Amino acid sequence: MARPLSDEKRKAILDAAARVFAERGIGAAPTAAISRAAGIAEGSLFTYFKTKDELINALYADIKGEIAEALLHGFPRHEDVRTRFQHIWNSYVNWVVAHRERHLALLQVETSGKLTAQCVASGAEAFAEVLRTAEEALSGGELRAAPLEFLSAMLQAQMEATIKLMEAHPGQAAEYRQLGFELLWNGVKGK
Amino acid sequence: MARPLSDEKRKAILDAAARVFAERGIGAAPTAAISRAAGIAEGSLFTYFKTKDELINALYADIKGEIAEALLHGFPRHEDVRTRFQHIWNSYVNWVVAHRERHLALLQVETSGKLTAQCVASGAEAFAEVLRTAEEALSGGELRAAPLEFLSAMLQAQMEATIKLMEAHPGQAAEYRQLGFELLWNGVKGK
Amino acid sequence: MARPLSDEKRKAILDAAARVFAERGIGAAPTAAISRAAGIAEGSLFTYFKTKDELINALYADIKGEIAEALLHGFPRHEDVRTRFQHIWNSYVNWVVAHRERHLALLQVETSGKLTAQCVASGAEAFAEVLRTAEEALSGGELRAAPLEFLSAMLQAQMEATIKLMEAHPGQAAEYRQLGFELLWNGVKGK
Amino acid sequence: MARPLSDEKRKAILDAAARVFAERGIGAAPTAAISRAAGIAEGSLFTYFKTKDELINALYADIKGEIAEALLHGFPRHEDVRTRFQHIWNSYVNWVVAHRERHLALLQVETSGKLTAQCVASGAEAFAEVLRTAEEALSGGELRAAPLEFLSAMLQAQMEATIKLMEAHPGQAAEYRQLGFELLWNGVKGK
DNA sequence: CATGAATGAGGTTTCATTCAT
DNA sequence: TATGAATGAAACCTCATTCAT
Repeated sequence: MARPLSDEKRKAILDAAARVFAERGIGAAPTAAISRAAGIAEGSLFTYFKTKDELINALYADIKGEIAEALLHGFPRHEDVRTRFQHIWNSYVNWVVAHRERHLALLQVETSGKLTAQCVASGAEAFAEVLRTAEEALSGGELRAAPLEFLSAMLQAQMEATIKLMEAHPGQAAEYRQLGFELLWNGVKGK
Repeated sequence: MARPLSDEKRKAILDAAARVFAERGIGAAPTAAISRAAGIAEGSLFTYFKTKDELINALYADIKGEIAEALLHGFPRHEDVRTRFQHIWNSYVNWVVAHRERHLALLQVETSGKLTAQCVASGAEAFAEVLRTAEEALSGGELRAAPLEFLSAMLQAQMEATIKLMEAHPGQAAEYRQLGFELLWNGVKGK
Repeated sequence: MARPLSDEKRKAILDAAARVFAERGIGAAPTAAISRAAGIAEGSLFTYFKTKDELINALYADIKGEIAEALLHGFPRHEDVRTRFQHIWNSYVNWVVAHRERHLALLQVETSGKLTAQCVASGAEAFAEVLRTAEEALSGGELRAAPLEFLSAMLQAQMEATIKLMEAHPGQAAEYRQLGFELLWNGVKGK
Repeated sequence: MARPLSDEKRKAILDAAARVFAERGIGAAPTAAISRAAGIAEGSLFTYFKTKDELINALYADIKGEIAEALLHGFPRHEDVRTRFQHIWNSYVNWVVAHRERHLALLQVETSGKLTAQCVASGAEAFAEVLRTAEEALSGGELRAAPLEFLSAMLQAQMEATIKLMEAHPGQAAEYRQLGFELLWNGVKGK
């Protein structure tokens, strides 16, 4: 069966891409730099990803999946809504802080204009469970009446803004994280 | 004679750049396409902007300035805080809806990694007055105690999220605009 | 054990090469496409032919040999010169019509600039017998006095031209085949 | 008007291409080699020809045109058919002998598979006049009854074959040239 | 021996920028 | 100053060939 396509190498490329995209921006990231960072030959990148665009899409899926996993890990399915929101908030923010580069890469990828509609769609699927549990909360009246999609967008936006400030002022990071959550919660809580 | 002949031509280039960046993304926008869109020769672009990067920075300043102007126009300096916030919210959202392309271009420019720290700084200055009047409100206790920078970031984030949804569902645009504001206001209002 | 396992596989590669060369031209025919068409692995091609060039040369030999065989089959060794010429003419033309792809491949191979002098030489040898019988005719005065090589080149040229027209106008194919021969014969017949 | 597209440079590229194609074959002729041979920068080639394929087509047109010109120069419009045929024959053969490289390039270009149908068509137009005068001869019964296209193809084929031999045996070149013509004429003359 | 992943040298083309006109 | 041809450094990707499995 010859050498099988190594999953390890695939991951190495994805990781290298994240690093290089984060550092230099997608537009200024030659595939050659990625292969070098991944420790493989220039051409080998293309046996794993037919195209730079395909690599970009794959990276998006990879990171999105990782985040979804982080959010779901230890998700307090049976606690009250605020606790669940707080879990999501903390998990996401912590993940970003711990994976600054991957987060930056994700932002780059999302604005690259190279993402397939299909890829975005299946990236969203990963968050399905989160959304579903939020949905229940919504119908229970614990959240303000608003389209789910809307709340989720808000959540995301608030988190990103909070993170940006945490990064700008690492001293008050913990404080900002909590404050950001309070502001969000005040905004969306029901009744 | 620092500035070359025609301010009009300079503006034409900036506008063209915004259009092209919005459509194709900065990374895929050749300066040649911009000059063509501006109706000038390829080389002429470089008598107005020494560099593509310089053009990007200038465009950032241009758009930021335009937005600041929009926000300040008719700013209800003497009304209560909520009214002032609502004014900012509406002005911004309306501006974006009316200048979709420029807004897209701004997002592109902001994630391009080409912005000078200095350019960003003086872009922020344009919003100084807005911030200043907000500051007063803050000290008056009408807003939740939180760093000004933080509130401003939240505001921005909520607006962007709201806009994204408005664009995705043009039918409910007006409804979303107000809902977004309510959520924000609930979150940040004092007392 | 000079030749590897399967002669059958060798032939499969040659056939595949002919097909691919004919379709896409040698310059645009990756060895990978050939192996795929032959139903073998990419690398296996190189256990049968050390080099793409070697494959090209081998294909030349293969096709030339096949043609020689076709010409010799049922060669009317003892008939008069015109009959012998007509046999060659018909055999060749018929072969081409029946093996359009191989013929195209041969043309490609011949203009590729990759053929070894030696390979061309031994390709010509295959036609030795044909030439030899022609030679006798020549010395008998039934053909115009002209170098054998010359007559043979003429013959080849006329056949190719005739074939091209037959392919362009399949309706008159039979007619053109005979007409072509008449023109040739008028030109070269002795007396 | 800036520097105008120099016709001289365009011709230099075309000539360089002919040389390089002749020497190495189209498939093995990097555009970089052509620009170098033309004494221009790598990129400049593409301001004159958007594409390598476009260059190939342009070269075809160029050479075909040159040949047509050579054939038409001093064309004995009012002499008998044999004289006219002889003129074509001599003009063509002489042109090839004097422009061996361009001739080789033409053969390469013709088998490259890159020629546009349209380009071939307008290449043929250049020979229209030649064909037309032949046509008259044909209707006058001085030529064997055969489709014009056919005779023209024969002519071409015979010339090419003759040339190949002249090049292989430069000593007998003149002799072969005449002999070739005689064989052709015997074949096609009327009555 | 068969496989197909790995390699890396090139190939064509794009594009920011310069410079002759 | 305006023009657009000229430049040449990359960029992305292909492909003949090698080599681990």
